[in-house]
Amino acid sequence: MKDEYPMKPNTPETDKQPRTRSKQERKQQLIDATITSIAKYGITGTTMTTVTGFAGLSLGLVNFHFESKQKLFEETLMYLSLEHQEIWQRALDGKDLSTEDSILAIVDAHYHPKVSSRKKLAVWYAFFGDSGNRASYRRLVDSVDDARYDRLLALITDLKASGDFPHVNPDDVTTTLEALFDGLCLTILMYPNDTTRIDAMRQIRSYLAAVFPGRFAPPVPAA
Amino acid sequence: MKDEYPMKPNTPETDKQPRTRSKQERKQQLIDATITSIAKYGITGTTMTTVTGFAGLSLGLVNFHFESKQKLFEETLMYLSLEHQEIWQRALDGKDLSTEDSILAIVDAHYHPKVSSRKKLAVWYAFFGDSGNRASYRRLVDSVDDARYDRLLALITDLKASGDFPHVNPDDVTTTLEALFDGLCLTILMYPNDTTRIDAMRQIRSYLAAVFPGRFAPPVPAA
Amino acid sequence: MKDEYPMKPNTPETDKQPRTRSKQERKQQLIDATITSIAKYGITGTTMTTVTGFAGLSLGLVNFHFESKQKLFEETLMYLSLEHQEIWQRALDGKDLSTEDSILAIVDAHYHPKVSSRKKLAVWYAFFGDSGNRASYRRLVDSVDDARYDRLLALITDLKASGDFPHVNPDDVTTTLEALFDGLCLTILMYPNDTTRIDAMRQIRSYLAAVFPGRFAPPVPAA
Amino acid sequence: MKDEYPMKPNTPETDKQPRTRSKQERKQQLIDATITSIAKYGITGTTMTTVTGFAGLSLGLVNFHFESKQKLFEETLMYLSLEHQEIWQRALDGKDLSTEDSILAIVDAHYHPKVSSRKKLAVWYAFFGDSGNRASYRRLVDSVDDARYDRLLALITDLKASGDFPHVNPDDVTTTLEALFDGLCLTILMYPNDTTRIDAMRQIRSYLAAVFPGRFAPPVPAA
DNA sequence: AATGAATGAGACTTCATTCAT
DNA sequence: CATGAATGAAGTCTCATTCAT
Repeated sequence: MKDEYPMKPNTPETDKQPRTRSKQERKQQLIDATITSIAKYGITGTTMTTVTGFAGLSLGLVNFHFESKQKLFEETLMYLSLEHQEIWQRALDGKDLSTEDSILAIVDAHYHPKVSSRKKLAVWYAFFGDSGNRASYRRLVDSVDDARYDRLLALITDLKASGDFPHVNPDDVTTTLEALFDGLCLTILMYPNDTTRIDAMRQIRSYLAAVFPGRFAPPVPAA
Repeated sequence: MKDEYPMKPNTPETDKQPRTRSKQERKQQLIDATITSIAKYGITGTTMTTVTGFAGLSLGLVNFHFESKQKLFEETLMYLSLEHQEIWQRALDGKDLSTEDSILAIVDAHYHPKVSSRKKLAVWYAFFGDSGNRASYRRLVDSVDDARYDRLLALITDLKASGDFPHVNPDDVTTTLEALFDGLCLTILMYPNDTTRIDAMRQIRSYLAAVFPGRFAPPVPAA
Repeated sequence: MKDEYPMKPNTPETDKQPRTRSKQERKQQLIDATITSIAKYGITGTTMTTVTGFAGLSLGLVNFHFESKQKLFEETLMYLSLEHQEIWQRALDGKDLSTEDSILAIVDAHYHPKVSSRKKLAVWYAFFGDSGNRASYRRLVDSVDDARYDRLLALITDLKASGDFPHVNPDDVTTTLEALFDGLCLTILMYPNDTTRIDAMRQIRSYLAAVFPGRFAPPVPAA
Repeated sequence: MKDEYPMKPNTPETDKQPRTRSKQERKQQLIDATITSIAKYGITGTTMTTVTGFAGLSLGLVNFHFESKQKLFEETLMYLSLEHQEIWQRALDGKDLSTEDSILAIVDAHYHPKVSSRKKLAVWYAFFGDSGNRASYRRLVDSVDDARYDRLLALITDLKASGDFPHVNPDDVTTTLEALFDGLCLTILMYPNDTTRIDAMRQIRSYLAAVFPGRFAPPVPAA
């Protein structure tokens, strides 16, 4: 589980706004530590002590920078959500891709190492498994999720319009794709030995090839 | 969240072993209450107090009947797992179904009202979202999950053999189906207004129709 | 720790007052179990469950026969106290012993197997180690203790009067003897491998020989 | 039960490590409170609430400074053991005492006000009366006890060698002395009105005078 | 009389939050 | 800004006692 996020060393940073800059760094440090802790211990086992322990900071800092544990969790989730969004948006914007490639860009963003590492996935599912707070968590990421859904739906609709796919219902395909995204992430999380993010991308291509024959090359089966 | 509560079969059960039967009933009562509580408050928010509160029993009883909260949770998960297994096994056994119908029976068992009610789904994802204990929970349901996977794989393999589906990789299709099961369950849980268990069954049929053209009727699109 | 108290089998006992008799037997059974439990688990670890478990009886019986745990403990202590008393009194009464032999009879009663088994000692010291209740426990055994002290003091006084022991203060010797009784019992309890009840008796004889030279034979040193 | 409370030496301690020192002080405060509580309520009646109550601190602090109640108890016992050891070692070391005076120094250390106050004695016997944990408690103080036993044995052996005491068995005398230490402590604890620590010291001198005539002056009988 | 499931007070422990330093 | 000792509410678990059977 060697993961990204180098735990920025607190270099002096002589110049601009050292105060604010440092504050932001501290918060990021704590968010990273939260991700690490939830991935390892779950939400149940994540305490202020585990978080600050991973961050190498003092216990009292969380309540200083985030007001409460709840807020820390919310900002952590937002961070994950925006990180994902940034990845697929950057892959699409100003790239002038074909419809097919655009769809694949969204697919691949889901399985970008930064997004679908087991650590990150563990955190996603930890949050959404937490019934008591699911509604409030969902509210946080809803707009980001909707934006992605809409973008994907538009692409699928375009694709259908561009060819002869009378049986394709764009809404259904989009929903199925989103379900596959989630389902395969869960599979990666639960059976990491059987399924990797590479497998996941391949299987989604398989699905697309079956739905849009001729538009996506059926991937070569894995060994 | 109007959900099934009964559980206690109101079979007459003339008289034998009133004590033992009562003990089993109490345990079931507590498991039901645990499901209700986790669905409502999450694992984080589920305490001995909420569980016994829902069950209408006294606080100390959980430790009397299960030994610890951990054990209660484990037995609750086992109960869900076996309940699901019983449904798909009963749908298949001794029914002499075609391969296609057998596959659909497994599909539909996932979306049986007893299994894919939001309440039950909330509990499933609560357990598997809990990173700290995921490994031990998985161990509990592994054999049941494997049995289902193997059965489904065998059916897909048969189906491929029975026709001309050169591009179909049975392992991939099975994995994709399982991922779709999970992904659509998650969708039902998270967006109950957009997706119901009926939608889920329809979308899986869509997928099957795309993979095995001619063998599964493409479902009529929803309104 | 093979100990006395055969756990009287509940023989039918056809004849006289089977009710009352049986009741007394049940109480004794529970007292024996209490001794066993305290010896093994301490007062802290002795619960209604451990007691009834050792007795092979049902949980509810203690509160039926003794009113409360406190009462059970008190009756257990009384039982030990009276058992000890019976032994030394029986050894003295109507035996027409010399003063020296009478003293030794009291000494030996302390180290009678029934009294100074580690099991029994553990219970004695458990009770008297329990500060919170020491006063009330002491009240229970005070009269028995006083009777023994007085008897011993009278014997020591007689012995002093019968010879030339100007330095002997009977009160001090009696107190020292009682302290030695207790101290050696504690030694047996704590270091059973180093000191046995036989050693204890020998050491007390040593002490008596030093205080009353010529009246008690200095014991042969142990190997 | 007016007993010594201070413990906190009021040494100036200019300024260094205020945090650490404070931490050590808190632990001592809690150990003192534990002694007070066990003396008053026994082990059974000593709870986190009574301990922190006596210490005037908040409930959660015990688990912060000691990890568990068990650990608190162990450190409390160690504290008593080391306190005693320090007293007799300080009385002997570098004092160039005669053999007789060395023996008496060890005797008197047992009845030093800091050691044989009823409060402290109550705690000693509470710990050793607790059968369930006796073995583990003993392990904690074993080395300290052994050191004292060995020292005393050496002194008795020297004394015997320095004169004509053919009947004296140094091992037995040492064991008897240790038993007397314990037995008289118990007497002080149980019958404080009849026996004080001064009486105890006198009686031990009596015993020594009887065993080593000419070497220890027979004490003048108390009024 | 006897049983043992049920009750609930109270124990130990955890941990988010506060705040003096 | 940062620290980490301190607080105390709340959680899990134990167990003496009760009581329907």
